[in-house]
Amino acid sequence: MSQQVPALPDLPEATVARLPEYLRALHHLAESGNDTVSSEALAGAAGVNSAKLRKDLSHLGSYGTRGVGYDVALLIDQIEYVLGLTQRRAVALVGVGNLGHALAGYAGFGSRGFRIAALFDADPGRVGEHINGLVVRHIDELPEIAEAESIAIGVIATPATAAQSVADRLVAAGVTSILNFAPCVLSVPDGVDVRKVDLAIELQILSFHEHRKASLIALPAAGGLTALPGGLAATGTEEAVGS
Amino acid sequence: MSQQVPALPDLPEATVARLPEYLRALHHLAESGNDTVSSEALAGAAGVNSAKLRKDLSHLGSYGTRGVGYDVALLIDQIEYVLGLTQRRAVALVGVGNLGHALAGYAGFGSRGFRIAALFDADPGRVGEHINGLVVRHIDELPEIAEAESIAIGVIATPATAAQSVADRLVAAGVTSILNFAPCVLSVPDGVDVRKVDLAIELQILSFHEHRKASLIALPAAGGLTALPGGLAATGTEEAVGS
DNA sequence: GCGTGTGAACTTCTTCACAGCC
DNA sequence: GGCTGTGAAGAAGTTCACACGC
Repeated sequence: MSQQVPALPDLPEATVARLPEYLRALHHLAESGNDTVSSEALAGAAGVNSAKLRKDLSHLGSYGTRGVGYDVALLIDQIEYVLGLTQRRAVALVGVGNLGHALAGYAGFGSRGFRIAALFDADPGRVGEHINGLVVRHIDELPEIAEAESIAIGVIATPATAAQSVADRLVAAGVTSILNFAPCVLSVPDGVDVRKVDLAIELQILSFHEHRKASLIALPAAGGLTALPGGLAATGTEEAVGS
Repeated sequence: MSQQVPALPDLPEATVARLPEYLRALHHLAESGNDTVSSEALAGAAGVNSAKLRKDLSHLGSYGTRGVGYDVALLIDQIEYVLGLTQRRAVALVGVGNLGHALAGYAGFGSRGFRIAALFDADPGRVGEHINGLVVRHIDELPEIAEAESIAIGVIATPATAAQSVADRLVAAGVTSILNFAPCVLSVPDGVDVRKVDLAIELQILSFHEHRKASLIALPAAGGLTALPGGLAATGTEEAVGS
């Protein structure tokens, strides 16, 4: 038998990743007093092109009005619904070092659909500390608190060496989504989602582009491919940037 | 100018984004005393599948040895070269609030190819503060210091309201790559690269998947779609409806 | 034998361009 | 006239599967 209508349209991942950006832009528009917005304008505010935006929204089945645009308030409701932001989700933050402290104090979580429900650390010296109105608890208390607070999302802000073990404990405590700030790969069971944020990786990607820009500027003549380590030289197929 | 920089292979963006992950895994392997590694093993350590890894590395023109694998040390050199990590790049960090403090203290920058060369803030109350051996300077001093330190990469950790103006000033000071932690879209001239990290967006993407998982488990009978905000119910692609 | 390197098939994402509706 | 919604074309990325060199 064919399945009943799914409660959620199953959106392309690329679309899901952009919806939060649209949402932010829409809130901004709403605060500025706009009732409707065209795909062109919203796309501009979200930093994408308008065809992409329209296609993304069409996946929600969202109804704009031809000749007019989208109803801002309605679109906000729809996107918040799809993203599951109609409830304020409880988040556990593990690791209150440098970065963890900053995250615990980050107002953006609170204003955008989340509530940091508990802070954990393994270091007894940190347990008991108050941050932003919350007490840091020992990681051993995770199971009971996760249960009590219905925590389904965990944020890992520990050193890389501890991250896998923390992930295991989060999963054991019923967490099914993890945001990982530790620079390492986590392995988790099927059904658990992991997203990763690695600051050094972001910089390294930028570094590549810096390197690339520098090499394009410095090199119009395709002669001198000598100085590089093994084998790279053969690959350059640039038709150069004219100048 | 006279530095003879060879043309870089122009890698697919998706490949560029994974190279740092491979690099981290390789360093880890090297520390554990491995001289060579197979695509299977390295892929596992980096959390990707081996075909993808081999294709990525093939874009570098990198030579593994058939029947053996890749030389760990050589591969590290090649990736670091391509990413432009053979020099330690100077980075300017603007905004030393909550998050900025944490970033300024983050050891991962130092150990992975970067040097925080200067800290800036617009708040006179913060100027002069010492963080991790650096003095916070007023943002007005950016041009001279960027010049003196050859800063080409800027990190924005200010509130969203200040981010665009900071970006403009960074660009004016010669910065050509920006890592933006502020939740807003930046507009910059062509030739300047921007990458964005938005913590709330990451959580919202996870929230979508939570919502989706929940809806699949408690899969409602087709009637139960009445409660959602305007119009979503009607959108399920018609053919899938088995009613 | 083993494991890399790679064409070819396939999937996903983006962009185009225009029909359809206000 | 203006703007959305969408098929169709195109580009980018992933996976397959196997030839080739060690």
